[in-house]
Amino acid sequence: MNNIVSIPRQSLHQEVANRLRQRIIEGDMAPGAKLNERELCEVMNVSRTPLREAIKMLAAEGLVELLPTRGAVVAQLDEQDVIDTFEVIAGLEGLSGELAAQRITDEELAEIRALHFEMCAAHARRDLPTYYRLNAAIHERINAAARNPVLAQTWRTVNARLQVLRFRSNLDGTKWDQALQEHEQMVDMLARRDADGLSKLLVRHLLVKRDTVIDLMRSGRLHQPTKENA
Amino acid sequence: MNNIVSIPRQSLHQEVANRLRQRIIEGDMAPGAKLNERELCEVMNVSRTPLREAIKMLAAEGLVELLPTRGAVVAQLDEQDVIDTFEVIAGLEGLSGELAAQRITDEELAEIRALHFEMCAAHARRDLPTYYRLNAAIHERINAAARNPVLAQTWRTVNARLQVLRFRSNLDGTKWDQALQEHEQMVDMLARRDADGLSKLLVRHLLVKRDTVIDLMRSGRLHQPTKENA
DNA sequence: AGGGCTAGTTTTGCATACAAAATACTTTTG
DNA sequence: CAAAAGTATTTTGTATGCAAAACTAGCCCT
Repeated sequence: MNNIVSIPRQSLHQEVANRLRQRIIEGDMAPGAKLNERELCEVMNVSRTPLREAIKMLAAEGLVELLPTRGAVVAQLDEQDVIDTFEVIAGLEGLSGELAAQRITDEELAEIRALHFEMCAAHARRDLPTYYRLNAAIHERINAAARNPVLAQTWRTVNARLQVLRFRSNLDGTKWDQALQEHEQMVDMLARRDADGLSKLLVRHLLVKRDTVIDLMRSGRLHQPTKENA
Repeated sequence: MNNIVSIPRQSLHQEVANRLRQRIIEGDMAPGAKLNERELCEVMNVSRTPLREAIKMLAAEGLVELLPTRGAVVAQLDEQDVIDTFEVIAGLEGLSGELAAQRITDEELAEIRALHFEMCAAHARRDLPTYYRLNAAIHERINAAARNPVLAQTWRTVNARLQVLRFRSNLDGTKWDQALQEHEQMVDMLARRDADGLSKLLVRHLLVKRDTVIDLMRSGRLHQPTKENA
């Protein structure tokens, strides 16, 4: 029985953390950028206390790095970090797929299938934003079907670190076609409840993505400088 | 080239977070226990600001839970949480083993082998504390051999949540013998660089451990009450 | 002109102050 | 006597204050 006017108005530090996290993930604050407390306080209209608490949370999530007595900066991933992080994400998604294949209901499967078709439509229209939105939605559904909130949370946290790379807008035609094909296989394996197959497919999918991103980094098309404060 | 007098004297909130984390993991603060700020301030001799920042970090790590306007409590895992967490840990350790088998050097392997023999000695002497210390050391070595700091960090964070269960002191003879045997197999597979085999073995090992812990919880031998604030 | 030193400014880290919410306590009333 | 209501106390959440460390910039000196 919830309060009637249940606008829980979560604590300020939580709200600030959410907004900061959003800004970092969306690329609104570039990797390596300094988080100036006074400045952010003015923008968000809060005092330094909740802001600093929020920054500490983001640091624990690995989204920002704390430099002692020198403030915080948006986490900067060098090539090795990206490789490592993708490796972990691949493992987590593989597990997620494995569990989802075992536990998914027909209704959930139907919904994922529907989203998949919408994604095909977006692909046909070359509508990249919609495609990515649907892609993320499908991944969320798979995570949900895995029935493991701890796994889902861990995935989200680690995944957030990769999103600061903003490698989305780079996707050429061939790769796109191939990705779509792999997604079709995913739905297939989910339908057949092929846990092992789906797991392996997801891992392979992620490792390919990793290599693509690494190539982008190497070619410098990923405004991602090498770590300067080694 | 580091500073000569490099006693970095990390910031207070970091120090406080470490001490709190330690206390929680060691069972010094029971799951569900309230973190009274005034009280902890007195004990640690710091003001509320760094203390609260530390608590926020632990919350992001999943070690404490924040109740809006009602403070923080040590994270309380119900049965499902334990199942879920073990599932994730199993996945992470499986991956760690897989990578370690591919990347371990002969020197690292030799060291692990040595630790394993020490562990056998501890087992023969029924020296449980030493056994667990060596067990943890071996796991750390495997993590190190996997050459993936992101994986290692993720593992540590998720693993910390399980340690609050303090299920260590419960280990009967049969289970102990079996565990030792499995450890021998692990060293074997590492030596043969059998990535897949080691991965599967570690996962199986963890899932058995999970079932043991769940049994302990059910039988109430694991001072772990069911979540009262559902 | 360039490098290093020093004064001034900014920024961070920690402590404290104050308000609002929650908890505990007391008193009152049915 | 119990339940409810009102009051006091504690505790949390946020803002602000103050000191130390880090940056900036100007100056002096070679």
